[in-house]
Amino acid sequence: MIHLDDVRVRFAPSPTGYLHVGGARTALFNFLFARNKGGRFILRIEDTDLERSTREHERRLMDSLRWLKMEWDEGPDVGGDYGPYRQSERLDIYNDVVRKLMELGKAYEVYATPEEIEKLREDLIRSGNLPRYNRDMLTKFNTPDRIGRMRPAIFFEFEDKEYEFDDLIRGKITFRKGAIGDFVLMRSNGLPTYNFACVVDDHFMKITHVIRGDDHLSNTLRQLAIYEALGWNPPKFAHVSTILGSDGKKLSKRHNVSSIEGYRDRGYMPEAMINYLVLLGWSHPEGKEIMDLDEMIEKFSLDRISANPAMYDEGKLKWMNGYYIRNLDPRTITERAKKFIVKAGYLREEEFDEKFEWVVKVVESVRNGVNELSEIPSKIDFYFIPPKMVDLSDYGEDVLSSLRGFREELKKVMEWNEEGIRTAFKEYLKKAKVKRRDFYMALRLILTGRTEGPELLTVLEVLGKDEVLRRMSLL
RNA sequence: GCCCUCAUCGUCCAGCGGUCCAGGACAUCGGCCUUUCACGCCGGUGACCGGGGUUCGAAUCCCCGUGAGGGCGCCA
Repeated sequence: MIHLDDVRVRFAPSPTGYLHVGGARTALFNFLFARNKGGRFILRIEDTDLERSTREHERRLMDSLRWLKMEWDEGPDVGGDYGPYRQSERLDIYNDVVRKLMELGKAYEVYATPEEIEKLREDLIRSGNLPRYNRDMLTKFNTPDRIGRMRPAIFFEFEDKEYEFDDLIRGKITFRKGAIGDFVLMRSNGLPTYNFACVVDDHFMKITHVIRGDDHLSNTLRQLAIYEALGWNPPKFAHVSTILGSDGKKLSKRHNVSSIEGYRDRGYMPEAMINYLVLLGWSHPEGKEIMDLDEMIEKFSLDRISANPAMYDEGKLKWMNGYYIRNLDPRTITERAKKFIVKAGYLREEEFDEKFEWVVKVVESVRNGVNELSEIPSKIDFYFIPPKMVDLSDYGEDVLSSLRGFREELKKVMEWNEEGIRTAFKEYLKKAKVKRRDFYMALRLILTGRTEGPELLTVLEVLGKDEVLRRMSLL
């Protein structure tokens, strides 16, 4: 049962590439708003750019959205009462509306090629005019030899006056008279333009709130004029600021940090991703920074979205990812690290599954120094591969002999667990006359081949008694 | 050129007329913890773009300037 005042929002990407962080944040704000209000979150595919739209992109877009845990209630794959949800499948609807607009005298055919319009535009600019079209200059192209022989573009007759609306984030926006001229509704290839399709779809899909990037702020003028011409009530608008790259320019593919898939592949936690993204422009009422989806949903509101453009700070994202890596359940982290470990060749997939409980310990022992899962293999390699050459020349014979003695002590440890190993250390070090620092470091070197790593006790425990003794046998 | 928007620490945010010599987070610097690297903890440095108003009182409201972003496509 759908009530008239139920909130309905949509995320409407064009399937011309992967989901980038800007799009993901827009989707997130829509999603959170819908869930907070108990409304519906709709996915609409804006594939009217035939050149660049592909099903493959569409699929990847959906994968990314789902990976971030944003499930939609209506969309091309799940259906819904207001479909189809792909613009390329809604052509009849656009044509109907265009016909209506033409009957109202608010749209007209233009038999000109895109090149001719382009030239018209250049001429206007060259002669010192603003590039604004009107019916008179456009219908000159409608010569008898063209009518019926070529497919016309349909232009909208823009009623030149002041338009205004109340933006939920920015307040009252006023577009002064004289800002634009007539513009295209339907291209000569039979497909609608963005501004037209957007209005038609939002109307018929009963969208109540349009939350989108502020690169669409100026477009709102055109859309408002179309709503008015049709006698339709426009939805409420909320324009979110652009995300900027570290150079202060709009974040784009050129910044090559923007793909959600890329982050997933490098071992980012979706929890960290949305947590970072939600903070880019929105703030928790109590100033909390770390929060899960449920909390975001509970606390989300449009009036806490900031109007200023936000610079994308990958460093903070990385920190936050590290935070989640060391605070999420170790088994979850291990499961997610699987592909990286298998790919590095330390374990085959079946081995990983068989030794899962052990691998959890391996991963847990290194995770607090990790910010991306992809860093894990290089940190855990010593568990699988014994150090090739160990240079102990910095340590004297006293250290080496005490290590040999310790090796014999370890052989006697029956319970190979933290407690047992700790006791062995304590007992042995009580009487051994070595600098502990040297003793520990030399042992670490023998066992791992490195000077840094997890706590030594953990290394011993996880490596296992046999392997520890084997590595120490080199002494 | 025209139109729209934005403007608090290096970065993201808080602040919605007095409680602000401006608060939090990341980064940075110092210290502590520690057998290493990290993690963690404690502390420091660090900002209201400029100028006019309004007001008893402005980071907060208004105007101008400046800077930045976006739009002006038969892209979205």
